[in-house]
Amino acid sequence: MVPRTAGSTTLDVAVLRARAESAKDAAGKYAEEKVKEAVGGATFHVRGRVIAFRSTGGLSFLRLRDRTGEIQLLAGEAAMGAAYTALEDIDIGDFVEAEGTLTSSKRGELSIEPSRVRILTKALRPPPEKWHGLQDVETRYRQRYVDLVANPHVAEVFRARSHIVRATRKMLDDQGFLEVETPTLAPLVGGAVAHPFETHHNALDMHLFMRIAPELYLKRLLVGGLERVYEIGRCYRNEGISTRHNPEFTMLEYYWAYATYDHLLDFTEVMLRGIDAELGKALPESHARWSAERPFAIDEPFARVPMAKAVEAGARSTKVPAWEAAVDSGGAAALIALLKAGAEGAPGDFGGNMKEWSKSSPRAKAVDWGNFRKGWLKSENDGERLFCAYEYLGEPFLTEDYKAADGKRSIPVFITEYPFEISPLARRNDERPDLVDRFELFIHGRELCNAFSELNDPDDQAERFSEQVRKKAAGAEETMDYDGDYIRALEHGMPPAAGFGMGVDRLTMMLTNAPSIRDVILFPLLRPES
RNA sequence: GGGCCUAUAGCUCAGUCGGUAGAGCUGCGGACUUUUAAUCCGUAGGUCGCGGGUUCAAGUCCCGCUGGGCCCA
Repeated sequence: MVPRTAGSTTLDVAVLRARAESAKDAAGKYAEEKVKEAVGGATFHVRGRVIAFRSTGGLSFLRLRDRTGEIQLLAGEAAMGAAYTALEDIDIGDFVEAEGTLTSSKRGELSIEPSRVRILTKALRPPPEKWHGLQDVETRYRQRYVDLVANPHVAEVFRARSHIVRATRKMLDDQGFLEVETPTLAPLVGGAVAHPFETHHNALDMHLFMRIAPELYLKRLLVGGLERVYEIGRCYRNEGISTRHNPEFTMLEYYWAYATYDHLLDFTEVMLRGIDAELGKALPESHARWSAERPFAIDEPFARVPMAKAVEAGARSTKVPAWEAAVDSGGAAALIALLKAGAEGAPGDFGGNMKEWSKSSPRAKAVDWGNFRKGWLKSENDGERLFCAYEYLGEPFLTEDYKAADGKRSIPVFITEYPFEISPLARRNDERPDLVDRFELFIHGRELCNAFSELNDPDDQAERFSEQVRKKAAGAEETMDYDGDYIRALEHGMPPAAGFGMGVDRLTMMLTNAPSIRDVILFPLLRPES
């Protein structure tokens, strides 16, 4: 190995560029004399990967990339002497160390004039095509290590993800929260409604589930007096894979004693804008591009819409005459009564009206009637029916119904006033016990957050667990288990509190305009290679 | 689980009507002292995803399977 020149130091590319900043002219070009004037002839070395190599014979140009930036090596036979021939061993993809001084090329590009270049690591496989990078989606996900090198914007998304997580922590830390870690292996399924992964612990001969949510452990900490806690961690759901679903994903949950869901409505707007602002500070150029391309606006106030109102508005938009009349006379409740009567008269087809209703308007035609019907027939009570009506008449149209002042971008929508039947962990509203103090946030039609004032009445909670167990016995696939220890914890007293959950992957998708969750997860789950 | 699309050199892609498998980049050999996707000359590189079928002849047409993508469940 060739020893380094004594006294030379290792520098990041960004540091070098900063040192030569004063030698840069208005057009961003450098002149050799100005560079020498600014930085002198000091020797240093840089380390990085060779990403381009052009040789004109006695002079070679190598582009070097480190984690902070890129810089050109201007390697001349005159300056390097016998060492020049060793450049022949360098391939694109190799990691090298170059030792030299700063200069400029004739075209005005800041460059390092090396006295020697040594290979630190050899790349044995060829890099992807240099014009188009690596395009094949499957190879990109399977060989992310190549994707990250070949497609710089991919690495930028993961830098953004890191800044988003950091900014999220900062928002909560600044409010006096404590970050904690709770079990991902648990003997019971709880905290959400989803199909779990199952596993087994040999020494304890114990059946275990991978957590689908951290909720019940975090609320135990409220009982323990940790009044503001959060966790950012992996959760696992054994369900389908799509552009919005990966079997393992990252969730933020926080629990805030003495806060209510009203408080969290406000804080959610503040937090999302704050995270976006931090991202803008950290990655200004990328952030400018991403925010310009966003189909939604987060700078304007978010809409706040009770679920019943969303159903009423959705029903009116279909222009189904019977629905409009029902909503006029008795709101969402009357609409549900109408649909119920129809469904009972002729199960599966809303009383034979479905075909006719679907012709009432373009909006009516766009309704997913088949699944609406299926969901409706599975609903056991009016709370579930309201939610079903919301899922098929309201939620799919939020993006077009709630627009920013420019009339183009959508605005985020909080749906509030959820039925208690579909919210087994949320606190009932004081005035209307059929509702819970809960909201979900939808940004450009995609669910991002779920939050509510927490149910802290052990008797009510025990009843709701029992109802979940009954549903499971009746054949429901996605239910919570009865968690006796959690009830015991509530019996010790949980302070009134509000809790909040958010998909970190989805937030990253939204802020970086990523079309698929696989674009924000470094190693998404794929079928094994054959 | 269903529908549509897709699979050709290490990478990015062509391949027409069924008639001997193509280009660029990369690689390898050579020229070149200011390149920026350098340029120029030469050269190598193929189980056309897998398995059947039709045909004198299949990368191409048909069937099945597998991987991947998009949409729906």
